[in-house]
Amino acid sequence: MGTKEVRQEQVIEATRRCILEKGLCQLSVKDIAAEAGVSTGIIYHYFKNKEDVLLQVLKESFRKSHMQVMKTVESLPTPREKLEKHMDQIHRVPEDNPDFLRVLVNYIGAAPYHPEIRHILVKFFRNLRAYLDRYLQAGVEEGTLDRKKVEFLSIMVYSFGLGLGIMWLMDPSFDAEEIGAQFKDVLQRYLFEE
Amino acid sequence: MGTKEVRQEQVIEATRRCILEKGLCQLSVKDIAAEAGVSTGIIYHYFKNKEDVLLQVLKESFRKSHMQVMKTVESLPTPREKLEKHMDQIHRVPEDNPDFLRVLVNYIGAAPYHPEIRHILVKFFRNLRAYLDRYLQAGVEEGTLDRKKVEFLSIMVYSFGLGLGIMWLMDPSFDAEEIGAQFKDVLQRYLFEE
Amino acid sequence: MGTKEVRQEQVIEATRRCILEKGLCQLSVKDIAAEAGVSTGIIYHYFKNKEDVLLQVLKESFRKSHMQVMKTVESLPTPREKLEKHMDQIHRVPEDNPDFLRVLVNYIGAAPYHPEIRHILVKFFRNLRAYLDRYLQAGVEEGTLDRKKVEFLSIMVYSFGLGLGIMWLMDPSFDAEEIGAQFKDVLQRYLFEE
Amino acid sequence: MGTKEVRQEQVIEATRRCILEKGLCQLSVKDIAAEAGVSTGIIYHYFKNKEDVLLQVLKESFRKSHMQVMKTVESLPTPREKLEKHMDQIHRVPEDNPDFLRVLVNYIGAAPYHPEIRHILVKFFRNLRAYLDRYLQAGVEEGTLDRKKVEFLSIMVYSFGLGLGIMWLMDPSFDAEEIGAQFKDVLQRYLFEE
DNA sequence: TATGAATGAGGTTTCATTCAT
DNA sequence: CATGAATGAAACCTCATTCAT
Repeated sequence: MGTKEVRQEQVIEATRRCILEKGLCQLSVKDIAAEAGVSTGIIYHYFKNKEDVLLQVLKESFRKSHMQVMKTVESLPTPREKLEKHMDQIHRVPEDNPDFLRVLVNYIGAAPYHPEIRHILVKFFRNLRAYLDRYLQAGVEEGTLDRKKVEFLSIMVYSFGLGLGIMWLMDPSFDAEEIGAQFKDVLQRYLFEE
Repeated sequence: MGTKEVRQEQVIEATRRCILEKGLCQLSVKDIAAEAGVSTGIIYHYFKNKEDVLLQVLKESFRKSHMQVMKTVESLPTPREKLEKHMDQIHRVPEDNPDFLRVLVNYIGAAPYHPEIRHILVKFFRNLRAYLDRYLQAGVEEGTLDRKKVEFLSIMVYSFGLGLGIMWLMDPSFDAEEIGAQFKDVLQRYLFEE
Repeated sequence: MGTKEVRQEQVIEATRRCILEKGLCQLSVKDIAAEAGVSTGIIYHYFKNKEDVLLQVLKESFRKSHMQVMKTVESLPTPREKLEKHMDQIHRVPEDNPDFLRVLVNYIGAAPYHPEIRHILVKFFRNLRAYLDRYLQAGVEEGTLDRKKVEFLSIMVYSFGLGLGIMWLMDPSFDAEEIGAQFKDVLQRYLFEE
Repeated sequence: MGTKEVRQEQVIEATRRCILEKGLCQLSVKDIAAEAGVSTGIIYHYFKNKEDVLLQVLKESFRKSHMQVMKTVESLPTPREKLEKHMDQIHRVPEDNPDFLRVLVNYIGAAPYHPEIRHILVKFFRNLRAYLDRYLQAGVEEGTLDRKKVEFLSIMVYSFGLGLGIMWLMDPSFDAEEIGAQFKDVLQRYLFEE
């Protein structure tokens, strides 16, 4: 029963807090242990090594984030509504879940030098884009959308969302949601203009 | 030009190469010294400490990048051409200067925990956006552009450019320039549609 | 036979295998437990501590080896035959039981720093030499052998056997049995020459 | 001049003393540093890692030992004298240089699990045996010695010498030199008997 | 100016042993 | 009897920085 999972979750959560506080670079196993209120040894009982912990933190963050998006979006009836809501979700990340963004930026910085991290990041974004692509595809099949216009849309949406989040994180002198809304507007005009 | 500047440049360039190869996190002063072909001591002679070197690397990267953008854009005659060219420049970074992108991502990951780095990053983007804003402002004053539409345009352009670059860095399975071009098209329709 | 003896034997045998695989130095209690298919706790239930296990492994190895020698040698009728057979046994160890040799070498390396290990080793060799000395003594009393010549014979035989085994273990590029046979021949000429 | 060599020698010698005192297994880099009167860091300045230090200790021990044998033996005029002296040297190791023996036993215990150590050990013994073989070969060519009798002689001599040394180390209750002398006598009778 | 030897704190990881269950 | 979670000391190694030369 779950003791193992509980401890792992405890360590993962502590690690996430440490990353937020000190950054991925400065993170030590000792810090994690202290934050989790356990001995350093126990971390190696539940995880292969430090890198393993970091990977689990990323996976867990993505799992939660993915679920959050899906939960909110999937129940909507029409592709257009899904598309809109999906974009809203992205643009609201800075306000709704800035910590997720902070963690994400840490891992993006490390990704080029850690193939596993990069792999997880890539999978995450591809996964999410796949949802967008599905809605758009449905629109194309309905005849509401132009095949050519939607081809690169998901990557445009996610590139913009990621860039906006990072910009905001570094310099939160603007209202990310407002700008996101305008971007959504721009895209919608482009997609749905007669 | 004095020995001092030569040595500094030598160390800065070596550090940049080290960052590209191993990442900001894994960077040691010994690595830098070896890459630069000097002793570790010399580094402390010409720089206050390791962090100082890193800051200089970032500043130097930004200086060059800034110059590159300006050189290409500023000579154009009309605001609209400047705007277009500026966006092209941004979207061509992945292909023209992926190393700049790689270095940038390293610093973005570190920024939340190093106020000086963050400050330099923020200044860099604000600077560049200011150019965009100037062109757009000129367009508004000419009557070509709608004041409301251009309000957040520079941040949108840079957010998108940054996000696109990072996405491409992690997963270069798409043609960043092509997508950039489509984005430019979307924006232009939005700005200049009757 | 009780559970206790079964478990102890199980752990001892697992430890022996671990020593063969990783060496005495690199041996951890966790390794032993895993190899034996038990928990670490159980080891401390049946043995005082790690050192205790190691001592039992050595004793058990020696017990078996001793029995092996005795079984084969003691049934022979004459001292000379016993002597010959005993030496053959020694020289055949590399081929017949290289694992015993491997284990032995591990303990020899540790002996100078573990009085108990050394004590067991010393006792083992003294025991075996005592058998040899008995045959030789019988020969002296029969008048077949010269008292002076046999005085140091047992130690010579065992020194040579041990050295030969170790040499072979490190560099098995020769036929230990053949060389052993020649050594036996040399000694016999010495002992029995008119 | 030679600061580097001096320091290395200092560390190697300290390591040798530590091995004698605590054994190869129990040896820590901290111990070595303390014994050498330096910081731990410096050891990694002059050596790649702990294993590197250990290999150098072995090589250095062998270098000295080899030189010692050669110096004493090579000046003698006849092969027979060289052979005799060489064997005397071997049998006097316990008394003349027990520390060498102690160190050797440590490395023999570790050899099966460290290919580099084994390689050095094997080379050492092959080297020395080659000298013996040369004298013996000279004897064969002179007609003094029987080709068949000398074939395995060097390995017999070194096996015996090694075994005798180890036996003596574990249980110095006998006079190794005296027994060595008797062994030499046995061999000489065998080789030179009419 | 320039070197690189030297330090020692701090990083990750392992491990013998104990103990609640 | 049996488990394996938990501890914390100690192992190896790295590194930013200083300083004698």
